[in-house]
This record gives sequence, structure tokens and C-alpha cells, in this order.
Amino acid sequence: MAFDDDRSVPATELRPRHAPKFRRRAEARPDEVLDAALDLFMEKGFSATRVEDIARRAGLSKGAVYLYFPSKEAILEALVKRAIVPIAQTAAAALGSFSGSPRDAFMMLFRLMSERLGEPRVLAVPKLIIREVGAFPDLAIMYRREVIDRALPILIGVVRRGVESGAFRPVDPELAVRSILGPIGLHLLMAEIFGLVPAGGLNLKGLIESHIDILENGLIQKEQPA
Amino acid sequence: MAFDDDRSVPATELRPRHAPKFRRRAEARPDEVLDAALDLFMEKGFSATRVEDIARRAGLSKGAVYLYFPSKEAILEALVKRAIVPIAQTAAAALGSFSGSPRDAFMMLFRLMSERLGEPRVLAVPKLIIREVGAFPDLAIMYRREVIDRALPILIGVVRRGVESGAFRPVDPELAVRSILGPIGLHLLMAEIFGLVPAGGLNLKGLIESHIDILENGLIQKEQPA
Amino acid sequence: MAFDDDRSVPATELRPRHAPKFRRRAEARPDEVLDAALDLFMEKGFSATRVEDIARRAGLSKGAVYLYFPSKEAILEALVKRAIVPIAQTAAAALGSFSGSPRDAFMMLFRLMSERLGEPRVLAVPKLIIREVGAFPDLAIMYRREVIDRALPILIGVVRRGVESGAFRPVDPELAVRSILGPIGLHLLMAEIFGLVPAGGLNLKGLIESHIDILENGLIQKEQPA
Amino acid sequence: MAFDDDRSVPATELRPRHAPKFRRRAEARPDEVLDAALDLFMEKGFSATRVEDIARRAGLSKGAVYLYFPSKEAILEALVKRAIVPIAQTAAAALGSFSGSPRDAFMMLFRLMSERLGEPRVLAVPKLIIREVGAFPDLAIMYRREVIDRALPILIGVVRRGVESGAFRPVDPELAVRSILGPIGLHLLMAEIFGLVPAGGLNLKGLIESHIDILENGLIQKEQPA
DNA sequence: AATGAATGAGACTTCATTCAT
DNA sequence: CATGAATGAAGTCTCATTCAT
Repeated sequence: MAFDDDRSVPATELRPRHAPKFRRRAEARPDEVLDAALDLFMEKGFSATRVEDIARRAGLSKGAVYLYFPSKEAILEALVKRAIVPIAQTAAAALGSFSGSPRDAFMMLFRLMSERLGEPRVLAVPKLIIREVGAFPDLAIMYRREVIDRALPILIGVVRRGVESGAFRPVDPELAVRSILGPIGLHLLMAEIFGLVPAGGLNLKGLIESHIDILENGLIQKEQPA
Repeated sequence: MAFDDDRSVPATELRPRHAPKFRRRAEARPDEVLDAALDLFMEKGFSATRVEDIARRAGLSKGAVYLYFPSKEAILEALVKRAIVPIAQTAAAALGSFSGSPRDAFMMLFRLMSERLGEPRVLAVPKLIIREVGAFPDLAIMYRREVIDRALPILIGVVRRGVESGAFRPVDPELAVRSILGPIGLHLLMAEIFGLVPAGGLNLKGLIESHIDILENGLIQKEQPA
Repeated sequence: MAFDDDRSVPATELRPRHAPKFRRRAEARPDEVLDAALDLFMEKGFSATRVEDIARRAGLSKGAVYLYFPSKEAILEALVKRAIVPIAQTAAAALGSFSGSPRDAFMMLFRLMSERLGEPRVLAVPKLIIREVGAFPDLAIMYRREVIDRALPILIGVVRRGVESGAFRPVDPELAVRSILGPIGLHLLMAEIFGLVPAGGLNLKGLIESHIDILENGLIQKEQPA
Repeated sequence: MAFDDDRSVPATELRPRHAPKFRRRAEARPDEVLDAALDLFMEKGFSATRVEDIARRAGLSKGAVYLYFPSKEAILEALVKRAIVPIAQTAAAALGSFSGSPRDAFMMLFRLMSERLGEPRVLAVPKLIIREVGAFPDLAIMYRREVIDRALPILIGVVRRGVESGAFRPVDPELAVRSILGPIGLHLLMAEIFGLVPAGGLNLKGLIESHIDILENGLIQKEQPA
């Protein structure tokens, strides 16, 4: 009649050394919920995901989810908030303190992006925001304020300094960043949404190399000196 | 327009003789439903949009929607199908039969895009697909097959011929199209999702000019002849 | 596509003498609706039958049904009313004026039943009442008043006179009629509902013969004179 | 009705300590739902019964019904399945192992029937099947397979052995069972559907006695020895 | 007389949230 | 802390009925 707590523990080692007695990885619970929710929101969208699905994937009960989050919508918000901090930090750390040439700054940025953007979880939050912006505009506002409004001025500043220093041709910095980053965005969009990967795999590195080449030399063949 | 005559009828005559209680047999009905649905799906997402909302915006009753579409999901499908035909035709017509230089081909494409992409309804369907791809992967598959798989090879072909003819530098055509189109995509995405428009408006034309400049001359300042 | 008024008319007489030119068998319409409704009510029940189904099977439009009947329920009532008249008449005519022996009266009744009860439409209305009595108790009351309360006393009277005349053994007439008619009811019920027909077909005639034998001689073997 | 106690609680104490808002974990819940559904299906038919009605009569909420049954139709199926087991068992137990004379076997069967068939819940399921067979033919098939196809051969076998042993006159066993059981069916049908009970009550026992008398001695007066 | 588009109440079903245990 | 039975609002879809044509 008693509750047989230990029935899944091997009999030879009833109490593993560092297993806390009656603690179940409690502190990690909210994060596990967020991980589960992120997966499901990406799979099926916010509305079509049931709280019970999230709970099951996080390995706890429906009711327990409500111990950590007051509502389903709060999970979505927490998801975005959680993602914001490291992204903003990474971007600021990477570029804010960079002291090399503007060209090298973008080289480094591209290298960073080609490393990180392959991981599904990194892209997931912005994709989620894109999906749900209609129903939850506050998410986009928050994300913009915390992430984009921090990172974009840094990039624009890099371009501006490049132009001022003569390293870049005289371009509009605000528009040029779109030319610099846009191809990567489109490449990912086509792959993620439409499954359109170039022959031979996602090849994000190849895309970046090709794009750098175009940024360096332009697409159009200039008249060559005889 | 003939049916709106009676809106100003005085209240003392609640049912004017010829005020139809129902509008009848309008062949445009399915299209009106689709228009209303497109607006609402973009505003709130597919799941969060109620059939009754669609009906009300289309000016008819909940039940009438089901005279034209067997289910809410069928509305979404019809929406995408309806958008596919003109897009594919436009793209094929614009580029497939173009006989000028590859550079001029893209000039024309950019001009076309800067004219059309400002209209919200044109972008709406691809945006909708991006949103709902998780829940309805078939939509993306259909869209890809009917639109992207037709338009993209044409663009890639233009680049390839440009490279072969010496008009373009030797680039990977498949990747270069991402460099060519990506900035426009990012520009729109930032504007639509995050409200991020450059100082002074969406300025799609300015972006395209800036981008063309970069495509022509590159971003990086080449060593200039003393 | 035109209205094929004459399709049941033999080809040799395309325009029967008194067929009005542009009259569509208008007077028969209500009956056609009732026929269609009876079929469908038996197939799927009253609730699950849509007015449009009835209309389609009767060969007219949904709206036209409402020209003849004010509501779906009224169709059901009319159905039962229509069936009542001939049944009561038949029963009264057959037995009321019968002047033979009680035994011959039942013989005649059985012969009549074995002829008529094979036709599906004859059984349909009582079966319908049995189905829908819960939702429409008035139907059963009406049917009882018009049919059963007329026919049953006649049958009971036949038995009573049989007992009084010494033709029948001294039985309770009210209960004996159940013994007389019940087997036929059960036989039909088992066949109609459960598809339980004796080896070799419905064999209503065989059942009646067997039943008459039992009524005449009993089931139990009496001690036989040595 | 025991749960209504708290309606008069003073407003200052809206939730008295021990008033359970929900009754919990009652294992009997599914059965309570089936009981409620059986009542209502008999009263109004399957289609006309709302799930909410069932829930209310079972003392729980609409949603809770769906914790136990995936659909309204599943309730109907479960209802029939639940009824099948005891019926088949009873019949098999009562007759299968009977070792007395065929005549006594039917005596026992009649006694059993007169005891059980007075209870409304016993008759309810077959009546329900009769009602809904049109819309749900599978129910009748299942019932036939599980109940009738088990019970009927036993009865036919009893008659056959009676004939072979000389206890019964030489009758067709398959048809004779209809003569044996039919009157009881008709008696119940007339009472249930048309409210036609003999003067002085349902009197199932009287009917059975009368019927046994007819089975023993026949209805017709045989020529008596002078 | 006849049509069938249109209506809208109402059904079944789902699921976010609560709370007794 | 944790569970999951229970609730009930809300959504999709159906269909009896109406009415302009």
C-alpha cells in the first residue's frame, strides 16, 4: 500500500551517491517546460499546441505546468524572454568590443552566424515570433526592443565607420546592412519553410563565401583592363 | 454596387420594398470569403480566426461560408491556390520571355518587385504560408511546387547565362540568387514583423537602388588608382 | 435535365388523354414527399434525415417541400395519418363482416397477413412509430386510437365468440390474441432488425402453417391412446 | 440530490470547507454515464439526446463525459456492449446446463422471463437497438452475434430434443421457437409502445400462464369424447 | 409553383484552467 | 510539490426554415 518510490532503481545500488533524496531536478523544471513548448509551438503553432502536450513532453503533469507559469501565453512570453538575453549578449560582445577593420568585423559576424544558425533552437524563437506576431504583437515589440534595437545600430555603426574610414564604398549604412544580412535570411527561410536547400545540403558556409565574394567584388563584371 | 442603394433609407420604413434581405447569387462570394479570410488569417493566425469572423467580414452569415467551402481548412487551401496562378504567370511572363541582358533582366525584376511588393495582399499569401507551415506542411509543398520551383530556375538561369556571357563575374548561380533577392526579403520582413522601417518610410525603391549599387560595385572599396 | 413528367408512362401512350399539358403531377406531390420521407426515416431515423434528402429523393427542391408541409415533423405525422386509413379499413372489412367460424376467421387473417406483411411499405409505418415513439408519443397514441383500438377488439371478439361457441377452448381472449399474433410479430422483428431469417428465406407462410398447427394441436404431445 | 446542500450557505463564506467542488475519481463514472444515456436514448432517441443532457443526468459536466467516452456514438456502443455480457451469460447458464425435460426447460425460461422482463432496464437495450438499427446497423450485428446467435440455437436445440424424445409433437424447431417466444414479445411491445396493457395491469405472469395453456393444449377445442 | 441561397440556433467536441487530493 | 478529474467557454459545423427571385 505504501508508495514504492524506488521500484525503478536497480537493486544493487538503491541510493546512488549524489542523488538528492527527495528532490527531483526541481530547478530545471521551468526550463524543461520552455524547451518542450518551443518544440511544439514550432511544430504546430501556439494555438494548436495543448498545454497537456507541453506537459507530457516536459515529463510532468498538466497541473504542474501551472505551478511554474500562470498561463499558456506566459509560456510563450517566457520563451522569448529567455532567448533574448544570450542573443543580445552575444551580439554586443562580439561586435561592440571589436577593434579590427569593418571588413573583418563582418567576417567574424558571418563566421559566428554560420556556426550558430545551423542549430535549430537558435532560430526557433525568431521564427516563432514571425509566426505569432499577428496574435501577439507584444512579442515582436519586446524582441525588437531587446534584440534588434541593440544589435542593428551596432551593425549600422560598423558600416558607417567603414564608409567613413574609406574601407567601404559610400553606401547608405542602414540599407547596406540589409544587403549584407539579407541573403543569409533568405537562404535560411527557403531551407526551413520550403525545404529548398541547394544541391548538396544547406551549405550555409558556401553561401556566405559566395556572398562575401559578391560584397567584395560586386556581381557585375567590370570592364577589365586589357 | 447596385445592391447598396438602400443604405440611406429612412428608419421609418424599416423594410423598404426592394431592400433584399439576402444578397443573392453573387458569383463573387467565394472570393469575398477568401479576401476576408486572408485579412484575418494574417491578423490573428489561422487557429485564432473564427469562421464567424470571416463570415462577418465577408458580409454573410456563418452558415453561408459553408455553402462555398466545406471546412475552415479548405478556405486556407483555396486561398493559397488562388494566389498561385497569377504569381506563377507573372514571373514566367516577366522573365521567361525576356531577351535583354541579364543585368537588365534583374533591373526589370527589381522594378516589378518594388511596384508589387508594396501591396499588402501580394505578400500576404507567402507570409501566411510561412506562419502556418508547421500545422499545414502541404501548403508549403504546394506553393513550392507551383511557384518557387517555377520561378527560381528561371532566375538561376538568368544568372547562369550572365556568368557564361561574361556579364556577371563567375559566381555560383544558385547561391547568387540568394544574394540578389535576400536583401529585399529581409527588408520586408523587418518592416512587416518588427515595424522596422528606415528613417523616412519603407523606401523599398531606395533599398533596391542601394542594393543594385552594391551588386554592381561591391561593398568593399577597391584600391583606387592613385 | 428537363422535367421528365412522363417517364413512367408507357412509350406507346406518351400523352395520356387527360394529362394536362404543363401540369407536373402536382396533386401527387405530397404523396411523393411522404414516400421519400418514409424510406429515409426508416433508413436513418427521423432526426438523422435531412429535409433536403427527402426533397431530393422526391425529385423536388428543399423549398418545395415546405409548400406542402409546414415542418419536418408534419411530414412524419402525415405519414402516419396516411397509413392509418387503409389499415383500419382493411381490418374492419376483413373481419368485421366475416360470418364464418372463428377458426376460419383466423385462417383468413393469417392468409391476409402472409400476403401483405411481406411488402416493406406496409410494415414501415408501425416500425417507424416504434422507433420514434420516444420523441413523438402522440404518433403512437394516434396510431393506437385509429388502428389498434379498432382492430384489436374485433380480434378479441372473434376469440370470445369462439370460446362461447365451444370452438375454442376456454381461454382469456385478451391474452390469447397475443398468442395468436405474437409469433408473426417476432418472426418479422427478427428478420427485419437482426437479419435472422430461417434457413431458406423469410418463409412467412411456413411460419404461419407451423403456428396454426401449434394453435390447433398444442406443442406438447398428449398421451396417445394406445 | 445530496449535492445541493450548500446552496443556502451565507455569501460571506462562499466555499464551505468540505463542500467538494468536484466529485473525484469515482470509478463508477462511466457506468453512471451509460445509465443516464440509456434513459435518455430510450426517452428521446439517440439523435435527439444531447451530450449535455447525458452529463447533467449523470451528475457531471459536459466535458467530463468526454473523459470517459471519445464520442457520443461511443456511448451508444458501450451501452450495448455492457448489456451483452450478462444477457449471454444468463441465457447460457439457465438453459445450457439444464437437465430436466424440454417442457420444464421452457417453464423455467418463462419464469425467468416473467421475473426479468418487467424491469425496464433489461428491455431497454434491445429496444434501443430496434430504434437505432437504421442509423447504426453495426449495433444490431454485434447484438445478434453476441446474444441472439448464442441464445437462439440453445432454444432451438431444446425444442429439437423435445421432438426427438417424443415430449413435443413433431414441429419445425426453428419456427416453433417463434410460436413459443413471440407472444411475450408482442405483449411487451404493445405495452411499451402503445400503452396497451390488459385490463388490470401488465400481467406478464397471466399472459405466460395463458400461453403455456395454449402450448399444452392448443387453442382449438378438439372433438371431445362424448 | 418552384428554387436554392441565406440564416442562425444549436449540436458535438476541445482544451485552458482550477482544485481536491 | 504534484496530479489529473472536472469544468465550461468557445469553436467548428449542420440543418430546419425562410424568402427574394
